[in-house]
Amino acid sequence: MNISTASKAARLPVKTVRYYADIGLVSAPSRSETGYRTYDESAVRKLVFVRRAREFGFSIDGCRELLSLYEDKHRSSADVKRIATKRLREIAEKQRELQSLHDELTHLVDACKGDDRPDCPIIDGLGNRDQGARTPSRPRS
Amino acid sequence: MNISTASKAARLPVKTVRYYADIGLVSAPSRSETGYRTYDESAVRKLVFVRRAREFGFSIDGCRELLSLYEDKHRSSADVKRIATKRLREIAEKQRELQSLHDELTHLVDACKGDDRPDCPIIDGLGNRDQGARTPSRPRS
DNA sequence: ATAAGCTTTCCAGTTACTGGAAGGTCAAGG
DNA sequence: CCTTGACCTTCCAGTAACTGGAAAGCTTAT
Repeated sequence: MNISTASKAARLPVKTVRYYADIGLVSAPSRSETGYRTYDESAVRKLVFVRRAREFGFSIDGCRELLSLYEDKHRSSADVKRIATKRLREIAEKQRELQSLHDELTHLVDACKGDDRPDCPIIDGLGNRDQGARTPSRPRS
Repeated sequence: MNISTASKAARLPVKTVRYYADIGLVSAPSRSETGYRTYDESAVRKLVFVRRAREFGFSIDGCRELLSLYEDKHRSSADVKRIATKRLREIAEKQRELQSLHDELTHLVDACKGDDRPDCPIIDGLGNRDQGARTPSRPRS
């Protein structure tokens, strides 16, 4: 099948499929006489695999690693679990960051009256709540 | 003060401070006779402001918007609140995404024995369960 | 005078694509 | 046979927000 058929089957943009071939992540198994990339079921499965892994936030290099395990019939599930667990820890870390971000910004937004006056706790919170710069305390009118 | 002093005061890398000047986000107020960027307290405050806003996940363009409000003595806090609230919604959305990612991957990892055998629910889950995203009926053997 | 340590500009690379131009190919219709 | 339109190819450029490094000029201390 041609690239657009494969891209539809894998639910990836054509450009992306071509890109994955360019970087040697998932290559087209063969080319037609006129140079068209020709994909088969197996290649489509790999594309789907990569799309799913990307949706899980694995980097291209992470996908490369996972894919080599995917293609290796002798791989141990321990290898895969190790990689997935690492990714899981990264996700949890990101969640913690987002949570504190959310809390801080919520606090700022809640403290803001949202009226027409220039006095704004969000602006103050972003700019002045930093001891590193040792900014002189600005007189509040 | 020279750029390295300002960068330390704002706790940003020198390269980043120069970059912010290049893109017209926070320019050096003046140059020395020999072309050195010269910063003052006000510029450092803006740099701190931008660093904090970036830490909150605002894009450069978001920072630009916020900074113009920061510098505008007549801005209303309503404008700032609107932007911050929008950002807050984005954070919440990202949190939901991460949560479902975390749940799904946790499920996969939990189902994986992590032994030396090639049978691996994570690999299967990434590659073959493509419809499963909206079809929660997994045949449990 | 020279060395260390600043500074400048400019160019390239990063991640994972995406858009677009210029041109070749294929199937259908007239 | 010719054209039209949809496909395909390669290559170049751009995105976001920096980061690294080269080559060269400036400053300060010894």
